[in-house]
Amino acid sequence: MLTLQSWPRAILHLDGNAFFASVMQAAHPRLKGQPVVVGAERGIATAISYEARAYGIKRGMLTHEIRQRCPKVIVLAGDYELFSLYSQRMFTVLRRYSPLVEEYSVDEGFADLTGLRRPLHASYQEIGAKIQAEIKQELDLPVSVGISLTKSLAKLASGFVKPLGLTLVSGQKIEAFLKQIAVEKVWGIGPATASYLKKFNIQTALQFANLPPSVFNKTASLRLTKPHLEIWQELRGEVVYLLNPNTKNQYQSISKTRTFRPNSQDPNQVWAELLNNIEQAFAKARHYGYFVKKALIFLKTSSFRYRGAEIIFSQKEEFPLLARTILRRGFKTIFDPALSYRATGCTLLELSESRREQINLFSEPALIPPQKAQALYRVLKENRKIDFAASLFLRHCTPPPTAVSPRFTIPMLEIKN
DNA sequence: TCTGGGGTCCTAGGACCC
DNA sequence: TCTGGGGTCCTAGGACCC
Repeated sequence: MLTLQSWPRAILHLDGNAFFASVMQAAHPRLKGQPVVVGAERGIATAISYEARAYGIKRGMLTHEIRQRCPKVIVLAGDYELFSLYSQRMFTVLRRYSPLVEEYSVDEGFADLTGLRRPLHASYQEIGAKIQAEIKQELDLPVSVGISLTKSLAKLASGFVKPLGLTLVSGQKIEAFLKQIAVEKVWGIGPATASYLKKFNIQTALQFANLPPSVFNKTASLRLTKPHLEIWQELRGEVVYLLNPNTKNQYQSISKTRTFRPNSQDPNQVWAELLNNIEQAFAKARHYGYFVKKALIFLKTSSFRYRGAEIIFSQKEEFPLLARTILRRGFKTIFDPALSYRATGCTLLELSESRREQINLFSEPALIPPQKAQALYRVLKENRKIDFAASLFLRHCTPPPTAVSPRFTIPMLEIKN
């Protein structure tokens, strides 16, 4: 009789070490061995080469501060097309070894190696080493590799030795391994949960994994939720997170925010900033073929407080131009002239690939016929001055006074810092 | 941790209904 | 100013990730 047996999985996690900085060094040999920081385009460090880390440079540090610490540092703007190209090549190497690969982000991914030792004539450790060596030889990129029974364990393993680490955590070694890991290093446990767990004297990943199942009951004294339970299972070697082989091209939301300096109290300037973000967010939505039903606009004050409004369009929108009146009204309800602002933002929600929906008898008459708006945006796009030109245009575009208001809800979040 | 930008998912609790 | 029980849906806000 045939019996189904569940084999322990062998999941590999691959992590590009200091990925953006390493790619720049690989693509530009003169940068080899130099302290390199990527992030000039935003004025903050987004990736730091190991040479630069030696000077104590950390993520998020401002570039002028970095230059003070290390005058010979080379600060570069990110070349995102290049990063994407190297990322693809890195995953190409991974796919030589496994048909089941997840591209988790540009610089890290998972591969399921279960059952591949025999066809590949190698141990899991050897497969990991080969992948690492090929990426080093062919792309000149350092990567760390972790192999274990679940995604969570593999990710912890790849982070254990950096750069160029290779760590295999077998079932028997899980305890000894987790004993060395601080609980906040676990994937999915952030600062809030870590400090909460510390109140109960849970410091290490092992202590967390050794909690009895009863702590996940609703009535337990610890308040832990579903994500915590899943992490707990994963750390104990029980697969919860499956590999997702689909390359991502769908979004739940699209957002665009920007911080400007100095802060501003000028409603026109803040509105122009917000409108710019709205235009860019919609441009991205159009690029992916989405129509937008809901938008969240928000302002961030100089004291890091948020105030936002949710705007539900009477019909799915493709062009913010058509909803300008209501967006403007939303802005007016959240803008307080007594405050000064440091950033604005816009998040588009309820995205769909089709415009079809129920006809609303009371929907707002279109300000501009969609065909005309399309033509306008096409021209603006060709001129590559979409933001500026659209703002100019909008400023002179007056809505009809009889327009029926779509549903509009105000104020919503007052997020504490 | 004196704080940039783009995302995802989960939950508590209110609204509403029977 | 008194009062059940339970279900579903939605939203604000928290937490986390790269």
